[in-house]
Amino acid sequence: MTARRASTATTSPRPRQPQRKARGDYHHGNLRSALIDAAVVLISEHGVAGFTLREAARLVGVDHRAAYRHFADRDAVLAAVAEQGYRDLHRLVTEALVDAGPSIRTRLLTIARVYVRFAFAEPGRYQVLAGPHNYLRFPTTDTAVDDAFAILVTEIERGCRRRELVNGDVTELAAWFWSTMHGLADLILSRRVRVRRELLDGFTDRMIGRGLSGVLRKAT
Amino acid sequence: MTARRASTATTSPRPRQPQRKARGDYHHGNLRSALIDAAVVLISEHGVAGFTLREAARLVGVDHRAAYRHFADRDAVLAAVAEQGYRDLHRLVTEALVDAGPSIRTRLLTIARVYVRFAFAEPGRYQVLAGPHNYLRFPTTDTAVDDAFAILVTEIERGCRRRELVNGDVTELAAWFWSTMHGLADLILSRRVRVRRELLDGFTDRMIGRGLSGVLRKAT
DNA sequence: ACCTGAACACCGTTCAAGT
DNA sequence: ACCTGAACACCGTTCAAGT
Repeated sequence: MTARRASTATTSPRPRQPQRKARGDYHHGNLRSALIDAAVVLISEHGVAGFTLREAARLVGVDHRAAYRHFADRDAVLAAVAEQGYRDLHRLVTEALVDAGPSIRTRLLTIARVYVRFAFAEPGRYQVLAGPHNYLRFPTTDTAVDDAFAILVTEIERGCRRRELVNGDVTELAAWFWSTMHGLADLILSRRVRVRRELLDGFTDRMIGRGLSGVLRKAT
Repeated sequence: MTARRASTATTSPRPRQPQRKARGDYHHGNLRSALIDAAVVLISEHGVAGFTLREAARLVGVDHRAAYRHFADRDAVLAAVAEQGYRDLHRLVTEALVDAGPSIRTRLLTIARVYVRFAFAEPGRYQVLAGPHNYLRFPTTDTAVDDAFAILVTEIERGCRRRELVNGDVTELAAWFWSTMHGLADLILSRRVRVRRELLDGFTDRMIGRGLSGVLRKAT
């Protein structure tokens, strides 16, 4: 599903078997990312609860015990999936903002579109990101969450400076916007609301736009 | 934790042991609700992922196999927890609305307060309610969800009729409000935002109020 | 009707050992 | 360094049997 490139290139051609390892192929950090990829696939198919260390190892073609070389336990794999997801989200948002223009309304809607599209396109990974965990046990994941959140804070600050947003605590406003995006994405993912892919951006604009009007100084 | 009354009263006094059954005590539907209660306790303590049929049965003092008399499988227990939760939420909201006055702003804020308080007070049950499941497999749970949602639809309709709300599809507006409540509750529960209990209602008002201003016709 | 002993195929995790 | 066989204590679920 998700094509992920390991730092060390594999010289032998890929066999078309479900990723059997060729012969000690997963040294040098390959196994770690292969397991993460396998986890993402399994979670997409069976949900977080249906994800199993043993099956991930099987998918990669390795004894399940090998996973413990790279992860302390099952939760550590999930934390790694979350971390990778937050970083991807960070990158996607950053890229989208380049062409988003100066208006804070447009910029926040752009972020929301990317966020909701991500949830729609990769429900498995989103489920992990948005899960009930906090990642204090996993500092690098925690940092990735903070980094992603920092984008929102930066944008909200911009909006306040440009006097496009109402007054208010910046962090709280950022949290508020995050919660509206997250609420919407969750609603769609749990099928409590059904939207076709082609209508997704429009729907996002409409839903997020409603709340946004409440924090904009004047209608845009 | 949650005191739940079974339809058939137990005549013998409760032993203070962790709910051992007295002697064929869980006939006539007692076991079912005892298992639901046990599930709620376990989920509060260990999260949904940590909830186990076998441990719930152990807590009730019954062989784990007995659970299958009342539930098709583990998911059915979770669906029952969700159903009970949605019904409690329904009742709490309905009660709170009695004294909420006519203004749609106040009424929606009242609903949000109850919702967020529920999530804060019973994270275990909320986690099940808000989980990634849709309950099509469990018709009675599905109905409970619809019933809870219907309250929102009714209120939004009221608001539109009284011309306090902007024009828009009523169901979509109701979904929108649900998503803002849900997003906020989730944010608090996952500790991405920390609020003390005494400040919870005020925080809810502030957060929900922001978005709400976007759908009200004029400031209240 | 309601409950259970024994069993099956699975888990996550650990130990002690192989290259 | 990286990988694995064997084992442990757990799961969810089923069968066949008890009252």
